[in-house]
Amino acid sequence: MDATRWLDEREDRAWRGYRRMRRLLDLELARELTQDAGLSEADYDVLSDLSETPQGRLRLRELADRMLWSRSRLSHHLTRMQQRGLVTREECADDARGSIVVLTPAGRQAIQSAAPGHVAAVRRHLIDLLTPAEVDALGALTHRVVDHLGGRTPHPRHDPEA
Amino acid sequence: MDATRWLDEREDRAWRGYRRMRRLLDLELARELTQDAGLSEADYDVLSDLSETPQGRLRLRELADRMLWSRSRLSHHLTRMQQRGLVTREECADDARGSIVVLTPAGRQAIQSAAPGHVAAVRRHLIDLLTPAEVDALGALTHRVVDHLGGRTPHPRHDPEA
DNA sequence: AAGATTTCGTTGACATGTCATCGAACTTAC
DNA sequence: GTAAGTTCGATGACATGTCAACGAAATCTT
Repeated sequence: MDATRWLDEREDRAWRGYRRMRRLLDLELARELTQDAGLSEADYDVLSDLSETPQGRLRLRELADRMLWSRSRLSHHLTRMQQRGLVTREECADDARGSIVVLTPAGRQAIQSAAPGHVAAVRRHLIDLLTPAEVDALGALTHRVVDHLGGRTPHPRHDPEA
Repeated sequence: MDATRWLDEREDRAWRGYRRMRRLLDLELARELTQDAGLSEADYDVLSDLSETPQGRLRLRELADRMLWSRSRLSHHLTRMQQRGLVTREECADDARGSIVVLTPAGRQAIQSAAPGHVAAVRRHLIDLLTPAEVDALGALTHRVVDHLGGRTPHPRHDPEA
């Protein structure tokens, strides 16, 4: 009904800048990661989330939720990573349907050697370019947007209305 | 050599928030766009860039550069969009190798009816959640990162070292 | 405890993106 | 002019992501 509220100049600048940064940063980080560590960003994220758990083990469902991936996507990707020896699957004791994704020694090795370079790249191309105030603003703003989109960070689990 | 400078708590919060926002915002905007207008984000971006030119025409190369897409990707995508009647290709007069991407009436219709809803979604899920200061900060910060990554906005063209 | 419903993970078909390669046409240097 | 090198866009093979469906197992309902 109402006339569309188009983006004004500042809003447009922020929106275009965001999308452009998004694309360029992605390309660059992926490029360095592949070159330096032979991993894709997807690989890195899987290994990273796994390695943040004490045992390097997670239910497939749990890992998919944390990554905001579909189970299907994760299952396909794990099959490929498994063939490269980075992870394995184990049966779940509590739930016979389930499978547990396990970091192999090679997988742990891979993430450990990739991490320093990747963090350095994130600093070089993003974090170190920002003032402390901008870092805080980015943290605040992104989390607000995530909350608005219903992003319960780790486990949605039950209690959808609390 | 040096010990890795890991991200401190604030930096980590910003980085994780950014990536999470990125993913959730993408999913939501794509979902609404598909539902309301039958377009993917890729479709929308192609149509949007084309419609911003006076004639709704662009050299394939030029369009690929603006979008930060490879010519290959764009060529594949245009083939699909062409089959749906959203764009056509014409021969280029100046350069017999070239092809010119042209918005069809159906394509113009599609972007015109999709745009208000899409802008509203961008506002609802991002822009309107930010304070004016945050909008400006996001604009400033993203453009700084883009510049750092060598993102000459429209045409890289010659003069790589100036 | 049986039946209905939901969840888990896998699978196959298909959509999309990347990469290497190609022929044609443009540009440059002689 | 022409040979060498570059750019343009298309293409096919392949990697990756999405979607719908499935069987098996868990959970809920009565």
